[in-house]
Amino acid sequence: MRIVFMGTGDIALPTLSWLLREDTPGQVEAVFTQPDKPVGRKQELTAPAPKRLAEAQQVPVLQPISLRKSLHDLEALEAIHPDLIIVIAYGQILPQRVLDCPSVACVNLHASLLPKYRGASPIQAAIREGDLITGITLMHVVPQVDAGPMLSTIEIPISDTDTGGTLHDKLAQLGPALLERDLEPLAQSSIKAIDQEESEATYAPKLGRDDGKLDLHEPAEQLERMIRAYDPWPGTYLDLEVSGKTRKLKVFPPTSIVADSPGAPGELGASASGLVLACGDGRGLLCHGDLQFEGRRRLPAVECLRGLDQQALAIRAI
RNA sequence: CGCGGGGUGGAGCAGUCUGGUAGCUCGUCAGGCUCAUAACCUGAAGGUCGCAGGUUCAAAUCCUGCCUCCGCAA
Repeated sequence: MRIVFMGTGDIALPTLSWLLREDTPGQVEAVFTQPDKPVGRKQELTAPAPKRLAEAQQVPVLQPISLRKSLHDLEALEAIHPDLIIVIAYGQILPQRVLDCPSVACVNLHASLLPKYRGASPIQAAIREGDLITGITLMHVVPQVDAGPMLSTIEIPISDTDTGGTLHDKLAQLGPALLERDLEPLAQSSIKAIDQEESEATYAPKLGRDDGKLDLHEPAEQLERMIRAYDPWPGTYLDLEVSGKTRKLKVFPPTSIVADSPGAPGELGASASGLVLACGDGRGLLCHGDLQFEGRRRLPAVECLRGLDQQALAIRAI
């Protein structure tokens, strides 16, 4: 079976790695991934992780800017004559011509239990909403994002210490497990696809830094989950008013909910073990993980607070 | 030339604008108090103020160049 793999994000790595093994059904004929992009303060051109993995195994890599617009790349894909296209965190919406290309199917692995959390941030959404379980879903690709008929799923529990990062890694490992179980049946078209219940669909759009701003009018529980969900991306922060200036303070997990609130929502206090935020429900959120002021180094909360109490103490979140 | 903030005893910071004996919160060490302690009290050690030039009677502080850490943007 001739397989074309399309993926850009790190979450695709374990699955690609599995597909590249000798003892798995099918042969990866090509890897499609997004073009190299400038990254970091120095804007160094960086290759997506799947590209490096594929190149290491002499698998052809194609990096079209857009499959919707580039006829040349479409033809290159069709020339491969794939039986199966497997898409994970590719980052492009595929045109119908790509979906029609393989003889068996064009399928996508998505990091949620569809139809919940369609879109680019399903992992963060599941933690943020307080779900107890999540998983990955294998489904057909259709023109609407993440809306295709579902083929199979694997579920896992979300623990109360999971962060976006830890859950991401766990879900990434499920890719190989699911394919191990379902790739053969899929190739033989012996899996019956189930349509998604449209009325239950929710969306988890791509997150940016601004989405990580903590609103202390929200209840402590909500904030605790958001801080876990958004670590390491996009991170969470407070805008603080320190000595009349606005400074951004990044907050890293873990945090825990405490009964004593340092004051009205938005006010801050220091305790022996960290920074306490007064939340909207009258409770406090103790930040005992790391804190980081903009322009400063990331530090354990207790150390970060040391330099703070000598500044004028009118500190509150805005 | 993308924008911006830092580098001050072991840690985190103030002091820099308005040059003039280096300060705070901790940590460390010694002693005291205590049934006891991460609590409290007393004392001590520990700093070429990122590097290199320049200005000045005098530079952490002003000027120039460099190294380096970080926030935003991508």
